[in-house]
Amino acid sequence: MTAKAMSNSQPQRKVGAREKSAETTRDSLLRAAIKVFAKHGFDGGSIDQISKAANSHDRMIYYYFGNKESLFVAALEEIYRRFNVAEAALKLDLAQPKLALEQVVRFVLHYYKKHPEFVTLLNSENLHRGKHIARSNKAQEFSSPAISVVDEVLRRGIAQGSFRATVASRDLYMMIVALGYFYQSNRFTLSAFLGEDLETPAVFEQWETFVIDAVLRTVLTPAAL
Amino acid sequence: MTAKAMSNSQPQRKVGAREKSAETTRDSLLRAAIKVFAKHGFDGGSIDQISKAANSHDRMIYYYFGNKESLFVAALEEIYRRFNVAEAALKLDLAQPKLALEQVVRFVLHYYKKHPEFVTLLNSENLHRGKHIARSNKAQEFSSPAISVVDEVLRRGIAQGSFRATVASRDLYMMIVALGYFYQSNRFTLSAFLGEDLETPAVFEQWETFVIDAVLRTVLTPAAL
Amino acid sequence: MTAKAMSNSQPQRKVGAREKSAETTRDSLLRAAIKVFAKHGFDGGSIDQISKAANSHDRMIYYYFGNKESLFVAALEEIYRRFNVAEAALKLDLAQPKLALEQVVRFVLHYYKKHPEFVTLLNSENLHRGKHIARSNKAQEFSSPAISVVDEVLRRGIAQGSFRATVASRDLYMMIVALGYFYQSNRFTLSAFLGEDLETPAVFEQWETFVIDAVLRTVLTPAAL
Amino acid sequence: MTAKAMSNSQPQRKVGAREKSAETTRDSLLRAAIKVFAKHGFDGGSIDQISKAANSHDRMIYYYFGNKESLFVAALEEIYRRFNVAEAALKLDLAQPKLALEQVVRFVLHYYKKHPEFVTLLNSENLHRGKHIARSNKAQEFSSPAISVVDEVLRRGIAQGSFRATVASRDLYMMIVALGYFYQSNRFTLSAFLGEDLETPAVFEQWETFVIDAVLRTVLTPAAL
DNA sequence: CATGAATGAGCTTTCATTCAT
DNA sequence: CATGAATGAAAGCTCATTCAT
Repeated sequence: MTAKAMSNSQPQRKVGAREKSAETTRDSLLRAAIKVFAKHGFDGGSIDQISKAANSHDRMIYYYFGNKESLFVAALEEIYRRFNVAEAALKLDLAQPKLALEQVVRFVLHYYKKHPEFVTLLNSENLHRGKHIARSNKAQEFSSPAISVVDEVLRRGIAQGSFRATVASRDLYMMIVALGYFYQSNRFTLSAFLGEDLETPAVFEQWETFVIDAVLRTVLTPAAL
Repeated sequence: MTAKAMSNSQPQRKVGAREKSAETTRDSLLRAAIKVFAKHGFDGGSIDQISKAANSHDRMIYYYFGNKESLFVAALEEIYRRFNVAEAALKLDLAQPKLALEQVVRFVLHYYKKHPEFVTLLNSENLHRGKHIARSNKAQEFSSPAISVVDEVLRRGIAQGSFRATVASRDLYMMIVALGYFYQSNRFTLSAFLGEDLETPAVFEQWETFVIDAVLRTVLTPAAL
Repeated sequence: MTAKAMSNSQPQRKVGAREKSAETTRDSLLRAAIKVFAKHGFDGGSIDQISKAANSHDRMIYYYFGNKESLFVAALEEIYRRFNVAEAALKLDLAQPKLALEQVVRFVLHYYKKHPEFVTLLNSENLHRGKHIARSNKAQEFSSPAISVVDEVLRRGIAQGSFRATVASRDLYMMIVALGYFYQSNRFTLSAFLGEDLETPAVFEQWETFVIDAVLRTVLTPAAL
Repeated sequence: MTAKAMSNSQPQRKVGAREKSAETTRDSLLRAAIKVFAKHGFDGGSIDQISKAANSHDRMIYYYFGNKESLFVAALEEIYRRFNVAEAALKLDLAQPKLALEQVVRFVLHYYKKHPEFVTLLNSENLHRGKHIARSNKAQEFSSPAISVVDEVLRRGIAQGSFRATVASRDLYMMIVALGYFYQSNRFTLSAFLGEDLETPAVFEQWETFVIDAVLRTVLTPAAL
C-alpha cells in the first residue's frame, strides 16, 4: 500500500472511475497530513484536522493508513522521496569538483528554504527519538542518494588533488546539511535572539555565501584555496 | 517572580516554612516542565504529567504560571539562563584566539550533548514559529552573551592577524551553533539514515575534531593555517 | 437535521436499526437537555448531567450538536416548536371574539403552568441577552403563530364592534404573555414575599380570573363591558 | 454583619482608618457581586470575577460573607433595600387615587428599566426555586412596603368610589409588577421574536402608555372610566 | 469504497473553598 | 485585617480509534 504511494508512476491498467477517486482520496489525505504535521508536529496535528483539510473523513485515514503513526511514517517517506527526486534532477559538472560542491550546497540550502515541511517533519520525528523511521526499513535507502552525491564529488576532488584527502564524506555531508537545516529550523528563535529577520533575502544570501566559503575552505587543499 | 528565578543568588533572609515550600513547589514544577517538554514537546507534554512529576497538582501550575504557554515560556527562559550561567563560567585565554575559539566550539558541542532539553525545547518553540519567545521580551538579552563571546574572540584574532577580517561574528556564531545543534537535534534520524549510532563516543569525537577543523579553516588566514 | 426535528411527521420509510438508534440518541439528548437546562439554567446545567440523563455520553453531544451553546439553541427551538404545536391545536370560536380571547388567556396561563421549562429556558436565554436565539434565524418564525392568533381575535372583535379599535395586537399579546409568564417565572420569590404559596390551585384560579377580567376590560369597548 | 450592611446609616463611634478600609472592602465586594451576578447569574458569576472586579481577593469574600450563597443572599437583600429606598421617596398624591396609581405604574416601569440587575438577580433566584431568599427571613419585610403602597392607593380609590371594590390589592400589585418586569426581563427574546427593539425609547413609551391604560381600565369603575 | 454512530480516555482550565500564618 | 499557598472536583471539549452496515 505504502509502496504504491511511494512511486508516482504509471497506472499500467486502465483504472475505473472509482479506483481513480480512491487514489485521489489517499493522495489528498497524504498531502494534507504533510501540511498539518509540518505545521503542528506529530502531537499537535490531529486526525480530524487532516481529514478535513483533505475534504475527507477520519475513517478514511484508518482505511488507507491504519493509524496516526503509520500515516506519519508515510508522510516522512513521501517528503524524503520528494527530496531524492529533486536531488536526482541535479546536473553536476563532476569534472569541476569545486563548482559541483558549491552547487550541492546551494541545492541543499534552497531546498530546505522552499520546503519547510521537510525540516519540521524531521524535527518532529527526532523529538520522538526516531521511532517512526526506525519502523520504516527504508531509512538508509532514503539517505544514501544524498550522501552518494557528496561522496562522489569529494572523491573526484581528491583524485584531482584539489580536495584534502583526510575529509570524510560523512562529515562533509553532515556539515552541509547542518548549516542549511539549522538556519531553516531555528529561524524563528534565531531571528528573535539576533534581532534580525532571517527570512529576508539579503540575510539568506549572506548566509549562503558564508556557507559556501566555509565548506570550500574546509575541503580545499591550501594550494587550491 | 521570574526575576527572582533568573538570579542564582541565595535568599539572604531566613525564609519561613511556607515560603520555602512555595519556592520549592514553583521550582520543582519548573524543573518538571523542562523535563517533560524536553521529552514530549509543547503539545506532547501534558499539564498532568508535569504536575505529577513535580509531586504537585495541576492547579498549582495555574497558580504559579497562569497557563501552559506561560509555563513553557518560563521553561525556555530558564534553560537559556542556565546556558548563560555555564558559558559565563568559561575561562577563555583571549591572548590565544585560535585556542580560545577551539574552546568555544568544544563548550558548545558538549553543552548540547549534556543538555538535550536545550535542543528539544528550542525545536518545539520553532515549531510554533517562536510565538512564545516573542512574548518573553528577554530574547535578545538571552543570546547576547553567547554572541559577545564569539565576537570578542574573533576581534582578538583579527587584531592579532591570525583571523580573516572578512568573517562576520554573526555567521561564525551561527556556524558553531549549527554544527553542534544539528548533531544533537537530528541524531536519531541521522543514525538511522547513516546506519551509524551518533551517540557512541568515538563518533562524537570524530565529529568534534572535524568541526574544530572546519571552524578554524573558515576563520584562519592562509598564513595561520 | 433540525428541520427533521421540527416536523412532527413520521418517518415514511423503514429505518434500519442503526438509524433508529441514532435518532433515539439525538432525541433523548435533546429531551434531557431541556430538562436539565430548565432546572439549572444554561450555566448551571452541565454537559455531563445531560448526557447521563439521556443514558449517553458527553461525546455524543458534541457529535450531534457541536457544543453546549448549539445544544441550548436546539433546546430553545424545540420548546418553541412544542408551544406552537400546542397552540395550533387550539380550536377558537372566532365568531365570539370575547370568548376566544378568554380561551387564549386560559391557554397561555395553563401552558406556562404545565411547562415550566418553557419559562426557565427563556429566562436563561434572556440572562445571556438573547445571544443564542439571535443565532437561530428562526426567531420570528417561532413567535409569529402566537401573535397571529391574538391579532386575528383582536381584528374580529374590532370588526364586530365589541373591541376597542385603538388596542395594538402587539401590546395585547405582550400583556397576556406577561401576566402568565411572570406568575410562573417568579412564583418562588413572590410566594416568599407575599407569604402565600402561588402553586396552590385556589390562588392560581383567582389569578386566572383576575387576568381574564383585566384583559377583557382592557380590550372591550365600554358598551360591551 | 449583614444587618450593618443593610443600613446605610450613621457611624456612632469614630472609625479608625483600618475599619473604614474594611467597610470599603466589604461594600465594594457587595457592589461587585451585584454587578457580576446580574450579568451572569448565580452559577455563571464566579467568586474570582467578583473579587477581581472589587480589586480584592477571593479570600476576602469568605472572610466577609462566608460563602458564595451568602454573598448572593446579601446581594439580593441589598437590591431590595435599594428598591424600597427609592419607592419610599415617591410622593404620591393620595387625594387623587387615579393619578397616584398612574404614578406607581410609571415608577415601577422606570425602576426596572434603570435597574436591570434587580430583574436578573430575581430571575436567578427563581431559577433556584427561591432557596436563597427563603433563608433570608427578611422576605416579607422587603416586599411589604411595595404592596402597602398599592394597597393604600387602592383603598383610597375604592373609598372615593372611583375604583372597583372587587379588585384585590395583591392582584393589582402583581399585575403592575408583571407588566413592568416582563418587559425588562424578556426584552431580548421579545425583540428577536417581535422583530422590534424593545430598548428604543419610542417602543418603551408606547408600552408605558398601554400599561397605564390597562391598569386603570382594570381598576376604575365604569363610571370613572 | 464509504459512512454515520459510538466510545473512553484524555486534554487544559476553572470552580468554590480551606489552610496556616 | 489580610494574604500566599494549596486542594480536589468538575467544567467543556478533543483525542485517536472501532463498530456495524
